[in-house]
Amino acid sequence: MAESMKGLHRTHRCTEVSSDCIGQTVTVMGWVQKRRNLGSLIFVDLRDRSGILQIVFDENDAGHENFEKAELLRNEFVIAVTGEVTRREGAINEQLSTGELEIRARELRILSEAETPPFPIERNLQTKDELRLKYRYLDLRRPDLQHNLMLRSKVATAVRTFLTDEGFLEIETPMLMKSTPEGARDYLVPSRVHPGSFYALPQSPQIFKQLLMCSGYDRYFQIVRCFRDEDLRADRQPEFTQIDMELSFVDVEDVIDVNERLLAKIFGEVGVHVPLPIPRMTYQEAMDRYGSDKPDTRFGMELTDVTEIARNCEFGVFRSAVENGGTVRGINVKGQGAMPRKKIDALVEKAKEFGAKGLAYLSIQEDQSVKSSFAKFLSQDEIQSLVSTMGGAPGDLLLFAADQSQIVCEVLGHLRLHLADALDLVNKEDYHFLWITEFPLLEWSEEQNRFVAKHHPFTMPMDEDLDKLESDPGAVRAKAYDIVLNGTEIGGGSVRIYQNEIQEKMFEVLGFTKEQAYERFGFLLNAFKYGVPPHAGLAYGFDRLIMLMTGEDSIRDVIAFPKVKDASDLMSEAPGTVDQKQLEELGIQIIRQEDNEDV
RNA sequence: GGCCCAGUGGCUCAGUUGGUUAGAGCGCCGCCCUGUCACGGCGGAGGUCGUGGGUUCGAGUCCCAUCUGGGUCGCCA
Repeated sequence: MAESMKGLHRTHRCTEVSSDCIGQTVTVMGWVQKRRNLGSLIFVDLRDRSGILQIVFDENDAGHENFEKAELLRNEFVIAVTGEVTRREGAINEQLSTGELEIRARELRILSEAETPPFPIERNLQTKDELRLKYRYLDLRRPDLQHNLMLRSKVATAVRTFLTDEGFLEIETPMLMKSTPEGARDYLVPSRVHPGSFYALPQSPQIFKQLLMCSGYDRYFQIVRCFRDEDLRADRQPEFTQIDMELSFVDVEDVIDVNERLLAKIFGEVGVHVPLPIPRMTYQEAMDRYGSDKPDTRFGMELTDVTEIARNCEFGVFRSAVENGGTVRGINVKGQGAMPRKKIDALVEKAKEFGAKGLAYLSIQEDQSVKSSFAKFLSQDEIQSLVSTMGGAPGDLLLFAADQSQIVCEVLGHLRLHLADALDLVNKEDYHFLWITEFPLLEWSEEQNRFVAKHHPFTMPMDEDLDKLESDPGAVRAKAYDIVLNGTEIGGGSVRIYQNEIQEKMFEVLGFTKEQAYERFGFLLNAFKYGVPPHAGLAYGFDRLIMLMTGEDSIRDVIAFPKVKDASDLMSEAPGTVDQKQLEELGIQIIRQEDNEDV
């Protein structure tokens, strides 16, 4: 029997009750975390989003009727309690911020009874994700998730405050827009009024924020939902949130400056000091040294180029890789020279998963001798120079990959991360920020047999490389930058093209005719004809940012209602089928795969 | 789409080379208990071992298929 809260008013959240309140009568409301019934004394841990507060029911204070009601209490009942704040008579509980206090209940109302939940509502839950997500509304009661979402809110507020103080305006952009099938797959929304036509949900507000610059809004930001119809990962959801911004009359330095101060401010919210300026590295350097465009610089094990030593050696794998225009690079796994053969074989398998044809190893024994899969093909001098180039010392394990440069870098980059994880080389307390600059403007797509934009088609080439846009497009670097934290890309952006001639040239390189370009982006190109300021911007993956700030391994733990691997929602069971009538209104006919197979 | 991991009472798990009636802790239910906070004591309920097929005298255990969830590669301008 649910009771009314009529006449009662919550005066405090649980942990807002402090020793200053001793002697006061307060009213608290929340969920029963735990009851301990000692017979004629009942303790209840009351929980709300602020934390836990102990209530004590004694028939002498509460009276017969309230005490009998207290005997009925079970986990997750929602109750209201009025009583006096007192210092505890028994031992204090060091683990609670309210551990020296309790409320001696005078009145109890059971606002809602509750069934026993399918899993315990507690911190550090071990329950399977499947169950947690089906009962997400219960999962969200847990202190871990409540902390994450409260921090998320706090950071969003800090972002708004900071950017507003810096002269940014928060402006909303449409959720229903035109599909621009460059890049990720769009989520499509059928139009009822225009049968056969579709809106797309935004992958980002890119074009709209550039238009806002054309319209003179100068500095824009938005904490905005974006959608991409691609497969999920631990750090990827089909709908996710960006902190999106765009600035006029700026170049790379201006964007970096305001964002470094923004990062320092928001990480201050979790007690992380961000030393400014944040280090920078070019894309090329990052690939060469770490085999990644988002290097984790919390540990070493950098890639070393040994192509020159490998060039003339008798080891066929090395030599032919070099002869075919590839490279040989290695990483030095410090202190792992004694790694058993079985584990090394497992690393070779890992390398193959990452795309290598194989992995050569050389371990340096304490007596300076070497054990190696390939040393027998090398002269003593070659071994020596290989070891010294790699900075090898007795007890080290050297791993080498030989192939086309890009494959070698990616394989060793992945292997480096795998080893850091396996050998526990990373200090979890560290926060290493890094700007990656001078990204390639384009990359060749084998699938489409054309260049595609690495960032997006509105990215400005570097001034130095402008003349190569037609002659050697693959070599053009862009005024594009990513901000990387501990090996995760948390944001990225670029200076935009604002000259129609360059933009048209860019579309040409991407293989669009002028007509196609205008069909897709005509409103942007037309806008540029009426006076466009130089502009640049950046967007953060807000979920990833909060994931890193809370130390979670998945963005699901910082999103209230996330989706699972196949992009469905286990709680609401979205997506679902719809009535035939709805489909008819939209002019949509479902053609099932199985009906089609024989055709 | 490929590969890897997991699925046994409400939760987390154990379950030997295939062999009696599938166990434990927590939770849940009942009774007792005035200072507990991992409360304590006594008693109790609760399982078609994800699903379907196969091998076998016999399957939680072996084989095949499939479902669900997770990780990862492809993909993610």
